[in-house]
Amino acid sequence: MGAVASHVIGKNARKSRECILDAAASLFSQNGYKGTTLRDIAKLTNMKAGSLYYHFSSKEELVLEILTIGLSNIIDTVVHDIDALPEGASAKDILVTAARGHLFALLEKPDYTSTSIRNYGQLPEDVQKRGRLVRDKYENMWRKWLQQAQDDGHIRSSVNLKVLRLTMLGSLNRTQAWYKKGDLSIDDIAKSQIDIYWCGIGNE
Amino acid sequence: MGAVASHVIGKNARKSRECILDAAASLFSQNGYKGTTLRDIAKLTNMKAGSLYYHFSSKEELVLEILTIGLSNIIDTVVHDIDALPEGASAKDILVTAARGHLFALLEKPDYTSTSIRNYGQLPEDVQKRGRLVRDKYENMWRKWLQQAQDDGHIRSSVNLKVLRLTMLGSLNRTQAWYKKGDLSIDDIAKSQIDIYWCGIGNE
DNA sequence: GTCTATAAGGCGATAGAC
DNA sequence: GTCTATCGCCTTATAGAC
Repeated sequence: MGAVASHVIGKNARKSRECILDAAASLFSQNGYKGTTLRDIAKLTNMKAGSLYYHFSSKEELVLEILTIGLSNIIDTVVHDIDALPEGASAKDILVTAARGHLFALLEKPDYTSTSIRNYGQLPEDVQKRGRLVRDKYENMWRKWLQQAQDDGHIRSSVNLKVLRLTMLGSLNRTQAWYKKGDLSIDDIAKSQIDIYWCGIGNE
Repeated sequence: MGAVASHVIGKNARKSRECILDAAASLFSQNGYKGTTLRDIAKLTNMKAGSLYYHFSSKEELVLEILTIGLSNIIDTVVHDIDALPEGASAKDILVTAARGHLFALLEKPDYTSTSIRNYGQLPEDVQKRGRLVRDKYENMWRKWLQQAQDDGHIRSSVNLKVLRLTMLGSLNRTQAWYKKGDLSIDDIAKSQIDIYWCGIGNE
């Protein structure tokens, strides 16, 4: 009986794990997956490269976890914001909320998300594959919201929803490439982008 | 007198050079700068790695040339299209022409341009620096066109031109990530995107 | 949990034969 | 012009001391 779990993850382990993830996410987003070595990550964590293997079984597993966190972070934020809308929220409200939520999640914790956006091509094949499943789920949510908004008459019927979805998500995601703290606020950017998409830039 | 240039670049050399550039651009755009080895490039060119050094002095020089070709290609296309506009073309005509030209150049020779868009972060520092000079020149052209269009009353005065420029170029450039030949035509995508930006998606 | 030491292999680049 | 061969370095990952 006296048997007790021989290896419970200690508190230090959990802390180190998070520290490694943060450091890795930052470096991956800056220098790419292949451009970041385990030694770089270890150095930023004040560890030695070999020690990382106590927490992660490979570089691949490490980047996969970062990828998953980044995508989940966006999805959770957006879904939470939409759930918080009052009962009778219109399809337009949902869309605007989704765009704002996406942008906030993207720009407030940029390291995790930009790892997935910028490095897709150079990630190992099966990391790409597993990431794609989560991303598809998220894109389907947008498909639904846009369709609903068009069905409800909030979006002009002549707008091609596929191009719209890819164009909107494209420019939202690209914001990360030019956003600088202290310049335009996230809120201002969100407002301007939504205004551009909703009203157009034309004057006639 | 009888002296003749002892080393003129032969026709085979020029052909090999182009072949190497094409192969490298394709691989860089797919697997990133660091994710592509000289051995990969050589294999796709039916050469051996060492032979590349007859044509390029380093991997860095090779990617810099691809970067320059890609950016010049976009700029040349856009400038040429705008020059071809009739005398009295409006600021709006210029803008629409620029967007179309950008998209065509981007999607018709994607390997060279996506090398510069996708791999910026992992490129060697001074390659980034030299590329930035060309890119800034191009962004300034857009700044001018947008300002002119707003001054002429073609763009609503409340539109933030900085956000607009970065958002538009962002979604145009991102198109490369989802464009597939045989699906939507470049022309359809251009039309839809311009319509979305110009008229907005809203219905009221 | 983290260290040191090191294995096994891939990388960019060079030298010299052909 | 392209080849073969190889140098020196850096990479991921492992083994065993502490």
